[in-house]
Amino acid sequence: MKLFIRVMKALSDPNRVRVIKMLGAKELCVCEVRQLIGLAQSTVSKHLKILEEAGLVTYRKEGSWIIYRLTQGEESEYARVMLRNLKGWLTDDPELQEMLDKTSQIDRERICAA
Amino acid sequence: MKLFIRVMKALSDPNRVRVIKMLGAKELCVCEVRQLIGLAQSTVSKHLKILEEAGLVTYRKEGSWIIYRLTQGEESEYARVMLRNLKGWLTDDPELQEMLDKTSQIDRERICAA
DNA sequence: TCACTATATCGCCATATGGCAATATGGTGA
DNA sequence: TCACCATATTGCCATATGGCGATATAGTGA
Repeated sequence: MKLFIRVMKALSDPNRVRVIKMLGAKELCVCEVRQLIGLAQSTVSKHLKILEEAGLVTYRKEGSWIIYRLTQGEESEYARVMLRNLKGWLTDDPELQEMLDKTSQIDRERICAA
Repeated sequence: MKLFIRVMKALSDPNRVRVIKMLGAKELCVCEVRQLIGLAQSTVSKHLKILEEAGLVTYRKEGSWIIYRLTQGEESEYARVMLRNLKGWLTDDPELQEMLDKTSQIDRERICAA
C-alpha cells in the first residue's frame, strides 16, 4: 500500500507530471528542468527527489551535472505501469505540447554554461 | 491535466484506496463503509465525494440509503485504467485482505437498522 | 588554493488535506 | 405532524505539501 501511495502522491502534482512528460522526450539535467518549468532550483530538486523515491526517475552524474531520466519501472510495478500509461496520456494538452517542443530544442551547453 | 491530477489525488490517500478495494468486492452504503473503515461518518462522506468527482465511484438512492459502487470509468479514461489496474494490485496486502473478508460478510440490514 | 557552477538541503510561509464533532438536509414511518 | 435514521455540509484543528531564498556540498578549472 505504501509504495502504491508513494507513486500516486508523486503523480498528484502538475509540475511533477510536467517533469515526467519532459523526461519522456529526453533526459535532462536539473538546470534544464528548471529552465523549462520555471520554478526555483530548490523546488525542482525537491520534486525530482519525490519522483526518484517513487521509482519513476533515476539519475547519473556527468561532470558537475546530475542528469535525470525516466526509469523502466524496474523497482516498482506501479511506477512501470504509470510510466507506460503516461506515454499515451495528456498528448493533446496544448500547454504540455509547447513545453515538449522547448524540451526537444533545448541545448544543455547553452543553458548550463560549463 | 486537471482531470488526471484529480484521479491521482483521489488515489493518494490510503483510506480512499481501501474504499475502492471494498467497493470492488461489493457495492456498499455509506454506513457500511463507515463500519468497515472505522472513520467518522463525515470523513467517509468527504472521501466518497472526492472519489465520485474523480469518476471512480457513483451511487444510487435506495430508500434513505445511498449506495456506492465503482464506475466503469465511463467518464474518464484515467479512472477506467486505474480501476482496472487496482483490481490486480494490492491483492496480497494482509490488512486489505482482512477488510475484504469483512466486506463480503457484511449484512446491510444488520449494520444499518432500517 | 580560489572562484565558479550545479545541485541538495534547510528554514520559513501560505495553502491544501484529512480528521472530527456539530449541524443541516432529506427520507421513513408512526 | 413528529421522531428517527442515513447522509451531506460546515467549522475547526493538526499536519502535509509546494513554493521560495539562503545556505551547504561537491565538482571544475585556473
